[in-house]
Amino acid sequence: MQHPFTILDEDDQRRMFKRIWKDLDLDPKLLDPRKAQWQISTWKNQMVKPAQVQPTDEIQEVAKKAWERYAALSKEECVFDFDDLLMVPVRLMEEDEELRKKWQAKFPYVLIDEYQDTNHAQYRLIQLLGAHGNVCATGDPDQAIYGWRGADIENILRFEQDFPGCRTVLLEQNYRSSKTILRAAQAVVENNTKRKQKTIRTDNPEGALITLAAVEDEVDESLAIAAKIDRLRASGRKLADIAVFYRVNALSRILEDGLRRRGVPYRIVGGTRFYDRREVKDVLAYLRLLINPRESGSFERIANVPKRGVGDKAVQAVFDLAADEGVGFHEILMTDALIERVAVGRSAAPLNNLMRIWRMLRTLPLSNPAACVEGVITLTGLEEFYLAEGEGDEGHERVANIREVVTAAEQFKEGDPQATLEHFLDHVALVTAVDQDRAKATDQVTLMTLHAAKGLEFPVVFIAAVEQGVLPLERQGQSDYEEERRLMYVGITRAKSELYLSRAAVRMQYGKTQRNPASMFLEEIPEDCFVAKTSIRAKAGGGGEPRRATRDPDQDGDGEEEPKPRRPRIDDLGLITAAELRRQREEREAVATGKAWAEQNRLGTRSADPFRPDERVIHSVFGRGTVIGLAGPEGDRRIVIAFDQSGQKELLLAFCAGKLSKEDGPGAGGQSPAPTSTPAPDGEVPF
DNA sequence: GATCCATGAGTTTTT
DNA sequence: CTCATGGATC
Repeated sequence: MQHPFTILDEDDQRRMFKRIWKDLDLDPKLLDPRKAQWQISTWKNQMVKPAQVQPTDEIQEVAKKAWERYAALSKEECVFDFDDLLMVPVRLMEEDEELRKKWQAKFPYVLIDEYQDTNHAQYRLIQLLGAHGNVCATGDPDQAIYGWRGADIENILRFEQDFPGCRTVLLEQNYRSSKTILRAAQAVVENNTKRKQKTIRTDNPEGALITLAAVEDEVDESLAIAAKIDRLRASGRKLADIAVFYRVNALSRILEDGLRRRGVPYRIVGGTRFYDRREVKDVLAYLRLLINPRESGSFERIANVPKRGVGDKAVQAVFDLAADEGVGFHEILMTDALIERVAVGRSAAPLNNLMRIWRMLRTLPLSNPAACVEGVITLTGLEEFYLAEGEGDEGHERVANIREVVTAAEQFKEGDPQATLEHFLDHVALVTAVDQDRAKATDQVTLMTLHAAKGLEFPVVFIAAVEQGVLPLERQGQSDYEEERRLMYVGITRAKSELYLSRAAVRMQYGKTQRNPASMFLEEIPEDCFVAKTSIRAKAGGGGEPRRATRDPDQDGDGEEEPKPRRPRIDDLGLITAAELRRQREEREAVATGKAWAEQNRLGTRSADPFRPDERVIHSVFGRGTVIGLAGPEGDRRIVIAFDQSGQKELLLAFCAGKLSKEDGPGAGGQSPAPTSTPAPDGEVPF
């Protein structure tokens, strides 16, 4: 109980499960360790015990076995995963009356926000802590978006029974959004069948109409969003007032590309979190071992980082000896007699090396987190390792990131002078940086998933990829449309005054190009909520307005049945062949990048650059071409060339050495295909 | 033991 | 497309 524990994140868990599969000789094909991980997490959230699991098939039997092993290891190594942090206290309080009373007395009043997203373990916790009845919960069933991780919407619907005599206050007045935005949101969510009826109203003005941009592909979409944001900025809008939402993290990359090309500063909330980065986790693993030397996962992680010749064999030998002697790896490294038994043969020197480092690390002052981080970095030589290992900027970036951990530790200590290394580690495991202030301070656009957007608000909101398959998300044709609809609802209602929706007819997903029809949710928004002009192809396609879009020309017979009600009708882009599409896309991209690069050139060209814009060059692979521009930081410097034959390409300058040279004969300066294209007039910009 | 390459598998949302 | 794994080679 007094022994310090460390917190396992999903990645650490995966490591542990992999080891379990190895130790127990389980078949990953029969049951994928990750699937088991998910199943076990579900069980824990339902407050089930391993003993209560009645396996119905072989797979469940394996899962149960793995769980038992996982639980045993967790206990042995003093580690808790996220589910434990909830489940264990609940169980303790349920079983121990004294403990329960103590905590109930400690919290005479209980306030719960986002009640609709509580799962069963949280529900039980609330029943325990709120037994005195002084409970105030707020929530909105229409915003329940965590069903997939066990949140039970019934919890909030049952509140009046759970706390009889409670007073229910309906918060139907909205102070955030314009009438138009609320009307759209309400119209969408009303399509849910499992719903408690309520109507929100506002005294706010009608506000601006919603804009829907239907574009060709995801590149266009990102450029359109970036361009619109740029114009909003030009008209005086603060970037910190703007957010871009998307359904899946993978979409952030293309959106980032668009913003970067436009030079629009942004920050991403969530995604690969800082503390999830490999190099940061390496440092943290050392630190965690200082607090909890029993943790095998962290030992496994750092045994050979930086590379010191301790491979799988040596690690396994340490574990084996530890098991034989009934001790942890720590005792082995600290005891001469033990280390001598395992440090033999080829791994002798590396293991002795590790031992020396470990013994030095043990002397670090645990009361000073920053000194510990600093100590780990210098004593292990991690910086040199990353610099040598990474290509280009990668090494520097890694070093910068681990330096950032030192800073984080310092700041943490400033906030709480009593803080120890243990406190700091708890902090980094649990805290997610939702620092609104930072966006405000530096004026950046905020990018995040719809889930991360919950509870926030922005004057201007973009929702990208409002497409069937993405939002609502479909996996193997499966989807929970009601929850996806609530997600859409959450997204829409984050906007205070301006809302921009966009979709692409064609999107590259998982390396495959896919046609996505418009989202069914677009159909559900009343037509008069939208600005009329919505499609980049409206003028070509004839039907100016996508909501009354022309149908696929291949199917004639106008009087035929409308498609099934679930099928979206908005699709004015279904008439291009793949080849034509590709050609158009390249053309547009050339224009777009040309423009963006031309802008950067004014600031961007450096005296060190070997090539100038408009210069004629020859590339060993792509042939002759004209330089459009250069950009990017040192080490990641890129050059854009419009090749006569193979079109426009963006190349990493560092990789051009020996392949790219100036075209010598000045006589060849004939036709210069530099796309000094004029920017599209406003009317043709999708937003 | 490290490194490189080929192959295969799996792709949501988060504390 | 990206990541992880397995095998061959140094």
